[in-house]
Amino acid sequence: MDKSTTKQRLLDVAEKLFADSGYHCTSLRKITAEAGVNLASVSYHFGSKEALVEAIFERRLRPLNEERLGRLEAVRADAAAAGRKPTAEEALRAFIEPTLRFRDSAPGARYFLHLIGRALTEPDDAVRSIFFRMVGPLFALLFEVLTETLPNLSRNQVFWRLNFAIGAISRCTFLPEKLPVVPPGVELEPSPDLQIDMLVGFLVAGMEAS
Amino acid sequence: MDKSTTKQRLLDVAEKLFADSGYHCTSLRKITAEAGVNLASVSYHFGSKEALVEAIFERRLRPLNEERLGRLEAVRADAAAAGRKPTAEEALRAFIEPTLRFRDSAPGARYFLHLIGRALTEPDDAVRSIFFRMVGPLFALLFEVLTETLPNLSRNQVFWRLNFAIGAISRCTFLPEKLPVVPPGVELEPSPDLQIDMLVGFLVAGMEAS
DNA sequence: GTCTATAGATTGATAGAC
DNA sequence: GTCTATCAATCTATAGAC
Repeated sequence: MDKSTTKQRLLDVAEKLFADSGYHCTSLRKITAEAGVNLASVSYHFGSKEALVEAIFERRLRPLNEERLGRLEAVRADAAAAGRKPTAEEALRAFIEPTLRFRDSAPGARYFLHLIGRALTEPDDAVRSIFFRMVGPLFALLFEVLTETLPNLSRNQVFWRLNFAIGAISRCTFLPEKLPVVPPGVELEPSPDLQIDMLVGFLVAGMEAS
Repeated sequence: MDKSTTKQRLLDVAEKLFADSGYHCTSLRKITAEAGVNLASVSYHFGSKEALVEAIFERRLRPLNEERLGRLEAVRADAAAAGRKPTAEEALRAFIEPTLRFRDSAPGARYFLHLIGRALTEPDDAVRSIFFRMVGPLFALLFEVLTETLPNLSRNQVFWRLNFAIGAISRCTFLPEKLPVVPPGVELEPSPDLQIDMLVGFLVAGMEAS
């Protein structure tokens, strides 16, 4: 017997279905049917489908972003206290570790990670705007820290390398069944720590390339 | 006066609108209205909306894939003829150069590039399958060449590094107005050759990281 | 807060005249 | 090949009883 409230169940089910099939392919009827609640409850609790997806982002992304911002600011402060610049590895780990460890942090968090991996390329302008508005300040800070970290690179180069890194990271937030067909002998869902090491090794080398 | 045939115009306009707003947010009515043709002409010429998007992929992706496959096989053959393994840079350039130069190769090609950048994360299973089916053999060959190129890495490591690279490359196929908000002083649409150099420098370093 | 019922709009697809 | 007209299904959102 599921004792959670209607509002909770809507958030949980919608998060999973939006991740699985995307925003537009998931109707409110599918969500309310799978949640076992009435169709009209979406309007009552959230107001609209768009407000529902915004509430989903709000619930998970706000604490995740606060953790990443805090880590980034700590990296900056620690380096300053030691009278040096942060390293690219410190900056990247501050962003990547909370992101990839988020997957196992709560039931349903894996679906949300898939959702934000797709949000970068979301076709719906309103939905993409919700996401960009919430991650914009974080990206801006990461960009600033990386420009300090890599003084040999132009701002343009840092921007594009950060963009490459974002694309690489987003490939780790996808549910394994959504990846392209893969060769045998490959671990489709590595542990977060292994994935972090693979990513950081790859990205630090790319970021620091001459 | 546009003298191209109805079928051509449907392909051109649908490619642009699918790139701009995604498959599900673009109705056949929007497409036929902008193309200045009758709604029923989609059924007549293609049969369905899904067959239309498949024809779009077929038209552009088939020649692009043949070029990339040919370049990859040439890299392999040239190295074998010289009695050595291909380098990671050769393998990556064989994939990346045709991809990014494709943008300016024909009117509308830029929209198609945006479309395949989004196809990796396409929520609609049928549409994503069309794309994966067409690029599957190419990814498989690229994976094989990279495993030969990087004998120190496990197949798992090569797979994930290739996955990271695909994610990074996909950030270069996007139309600039779809990128997240960017800092001032950044070139949103670099020339293909500059973008290739930035990408290859970044990815070769990442691929060869110890 | 939850429900039924339905409004109001839009969609992909097609039948059939020309 | 092109057109009009329309079907049947789907969608989000809401009014109003309980």
